[in-house]
Amino acid sequence: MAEHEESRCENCIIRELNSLKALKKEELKAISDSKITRRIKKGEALFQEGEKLGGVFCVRNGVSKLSKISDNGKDQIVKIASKGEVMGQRSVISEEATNLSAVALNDMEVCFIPKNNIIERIQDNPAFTQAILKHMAQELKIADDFIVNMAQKTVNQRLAEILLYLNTTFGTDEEGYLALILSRADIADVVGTATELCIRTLAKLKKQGLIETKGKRIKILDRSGLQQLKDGF
Amino acid sequence: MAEHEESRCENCIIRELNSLKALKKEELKAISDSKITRRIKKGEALFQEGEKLGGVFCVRNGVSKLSKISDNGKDQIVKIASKGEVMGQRSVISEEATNLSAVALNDMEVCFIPKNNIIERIQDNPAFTQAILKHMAQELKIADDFIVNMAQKTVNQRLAEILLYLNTTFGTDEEGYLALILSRADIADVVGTATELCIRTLAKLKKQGLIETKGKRIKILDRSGLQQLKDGF
DNA sequence: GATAAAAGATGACTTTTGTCAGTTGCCCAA
DNA sequence: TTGGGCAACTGACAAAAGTCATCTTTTATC
Repeated sequence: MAEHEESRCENCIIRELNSLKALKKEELKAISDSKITRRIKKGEALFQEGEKLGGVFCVRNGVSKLSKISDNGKDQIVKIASKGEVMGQRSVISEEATNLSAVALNDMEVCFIPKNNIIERIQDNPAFTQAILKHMAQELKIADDFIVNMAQKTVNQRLAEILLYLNTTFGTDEEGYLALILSRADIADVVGTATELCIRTLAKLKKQGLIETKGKRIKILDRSGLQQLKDGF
Repeated sequence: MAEHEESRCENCIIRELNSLKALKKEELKAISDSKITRRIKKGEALFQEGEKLGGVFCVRNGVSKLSKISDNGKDQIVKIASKGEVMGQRSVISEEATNLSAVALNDMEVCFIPKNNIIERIQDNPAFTQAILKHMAQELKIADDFIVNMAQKTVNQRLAEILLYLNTTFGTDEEGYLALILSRADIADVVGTATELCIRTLAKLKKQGLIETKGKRIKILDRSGLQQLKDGF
């Protein structure tokens, strides 16, 4: 059966968003022949903390949370990955079990690329390796900023920040509500707090006229107000 | 004037500790010819947040803190770098100003390697690039763990953890006190709390017989007790 | 559309953490 | 040796965050 044109890596526009764009046409063809496209339903796991990954996942559609359970038993979301992002790179590169779990936040379509394809490319295509290196350097910087935020900011500030992040990263729907809908529990897991406090803090923002809610959906009314809050008034 | 043998990178044992070990002899010679050895006194800065770094720093001796000021004006230490570690890699690789400041915690001796040396090596020595890549993957994992700790653990737990870390990483002096002596303010900046709470929490550990203090020096009396505390009793 | 299950929301309370104002003690330099 | 300055420490209080119990609303499913 003939494959659709866009299901071949060489033609896939997603690749432009990540390190795979450094690959040559014939390399992409090889990857395309061994990759597996999978559909993941909302709530399903792509992989679990501690698993040895057989390859990386390239997100074609949908959004996934990457989280880790702390010793205290609470889940902390460290990243939200969406279209174009590659998950599991770290684990494949360091040849260790992954330290994070990935769970779909909505229905997803991902390409699974067996790790040999990646490792061989790293060994023989310096441009590719450098692209990944630059990307990792960027991620490391983001991680440092995250650490500082978690350590030094209040729940208030962190919540304001994540609302702004969701807005700029995923945009809004026709009615102006944040396009990516997270449960209160997931928002709390990003902010690093209890669900109750997250809900309470959202209620406070609502009372201050900074946001509006409708069910679990959230609309930002005062961007610069949130920005100020984020920076500590 | 003839240089001492051990001041040449080719002969430097420090290199065995980091990615530079992936370099060939002639590459090391080139680096050695352009590198500058510097002495930094305790309290002096190697570089400041926001600076464009002209190269990387390889620590030969001494210890440095890497920190970042949060929007709230508080300093957060994200890493403690010691012998063998390379600082400033991220900034050089991503060609951006550094996001961290580096300040010496005791007298240091570092080698400054101009960035061209690093960038050229990344472009023409795949083994070197891969070594850095693996190292960064490792750092990223550590950063994720740090995030989860900051987000989900109490000051108590984080303090216990850092005491154990100081013990395993830097060891103890003849009397059994932690060999790396940090001010209470610095410990607080690692833990991500106020100096007063850090002091109070140390006093509590002392009362529980887990540690002993003498001036600013700290001795661990009950390793497994601290371990338990770290994991939440 | 009824109903059960899940998620959201709120109140009351406890614990943890932060802040401010001060005291003590130590080290170093005049 | 003395005294100024800084770091360590303490107390009292305020603010932030966590917890538990309960209730309401939404969502999913038959």
